[in-house]
Amino acid sequence: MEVVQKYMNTFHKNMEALNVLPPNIEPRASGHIIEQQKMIDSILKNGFGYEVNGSVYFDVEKYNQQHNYGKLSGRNLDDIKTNTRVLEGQSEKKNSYDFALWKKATPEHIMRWPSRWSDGFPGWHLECSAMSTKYLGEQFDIHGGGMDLTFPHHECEIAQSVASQGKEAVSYWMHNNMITINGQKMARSLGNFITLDELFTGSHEILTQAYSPMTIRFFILQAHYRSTIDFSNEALQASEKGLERLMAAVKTLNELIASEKSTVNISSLKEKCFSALNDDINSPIAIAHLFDGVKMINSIKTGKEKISVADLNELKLFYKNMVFDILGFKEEQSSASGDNEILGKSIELLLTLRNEAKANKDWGTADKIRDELNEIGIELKDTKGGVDWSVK
RNA sequence: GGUCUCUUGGCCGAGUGGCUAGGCGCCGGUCUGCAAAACCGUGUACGGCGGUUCGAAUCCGCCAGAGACCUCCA
Repeated sequence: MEVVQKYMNTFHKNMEALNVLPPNIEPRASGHIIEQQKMIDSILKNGFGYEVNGSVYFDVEKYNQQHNYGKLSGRNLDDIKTNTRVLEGQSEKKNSYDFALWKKATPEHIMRWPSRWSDGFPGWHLECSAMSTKYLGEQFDIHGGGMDLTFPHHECEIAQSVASQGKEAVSYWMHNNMITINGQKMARSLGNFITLDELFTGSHEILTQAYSPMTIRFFILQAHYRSTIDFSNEALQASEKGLERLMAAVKTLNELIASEKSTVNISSLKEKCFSALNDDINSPIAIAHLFDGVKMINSIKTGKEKISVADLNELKLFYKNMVFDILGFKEEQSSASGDNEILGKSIELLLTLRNEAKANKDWGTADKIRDELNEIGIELKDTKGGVDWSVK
């Protein structure tokens, strides 16, 4: 339990850093043994399971006579029959492709619960079916998971639902693809495993720098969830810059001055973004359109394009919705400009001195202030309206 | 070995028959005292070989390369 807790804590911390909303319930399989046993009872009662030596197995052969085992993963039982490897210790099953609903525990097995079959533990496909039924009902809309779980795990879940309640539980299955690093799959055996903590701190030999949680989030959203995503320094750096540009434009929105009429089309932009998201959550396309909007925002700022008051308000609301609420980004820089009064005033003082130097064409002093502020992490940008500064 | 998927310009990454995806980088320009930012311009990209079609990155076949699952644990 202590080990579990350690990883749970790390997981929660990292999810929070990535601004992933916490679930309402995080049920644990070990706390739902009774529900799982009840489901086994239903499956047995309906004739799709059998007991051998204190273990209970799902009768895939029988299930397949009435239903379609393999419909989700695009397999058919004949292929599975001829290709499933024969392993030791499975001899008590009728067929190698039958899966366990309840396993009798060996004497040294730690996790064990009493049941009418034996002291043992539930088969691993069962927990998801039992817990989702308890908390979401017999039928629910979307079941997610990694592509690697499609077969056998999700296939077995379907079979269990049908066998126990006579109908499927899930309307839509959404499977995300896997992660690769420099073109190779991420695996411990290849030694290219990177944890989120290592990404956030840059403490891994193949990383040339640290990447902020929002950079990681942006990077992931820039690829479709069904594609493999390849981690590399070059790609992550590109994401860092891209996100910076997007967030800068969001700030620029608040500085825009409205005109009589618009030369830009806000509703078209909105429509394109939303239809991309409606198309199987095509986040990369939605982000591409957001960048069209970035160009629009910057052009309005430089006076190349105009925007009406109504359109400006709509655009602000739209970017707030898209960037923060839907794509789930958050400000991560310490935005000292507003929050830290002492720092703000100190910088203002330095900027005043620098402006005086500039007025006297004392470029040496002006550049020294700019360069040294840059050294300590404060970036100055001379614009027409004055000097912008930000903490890097 | 079986089933399935993928291969896009310097890098990443969308795109299922005809229309500029987008980001990052490179190069040139505008602006600026300089720099940065911003804006403008700039890419005969679709693994190879054939086929279907008026037309293919997109459909079909073969070949090459990469990956997932096919077993335990979840």
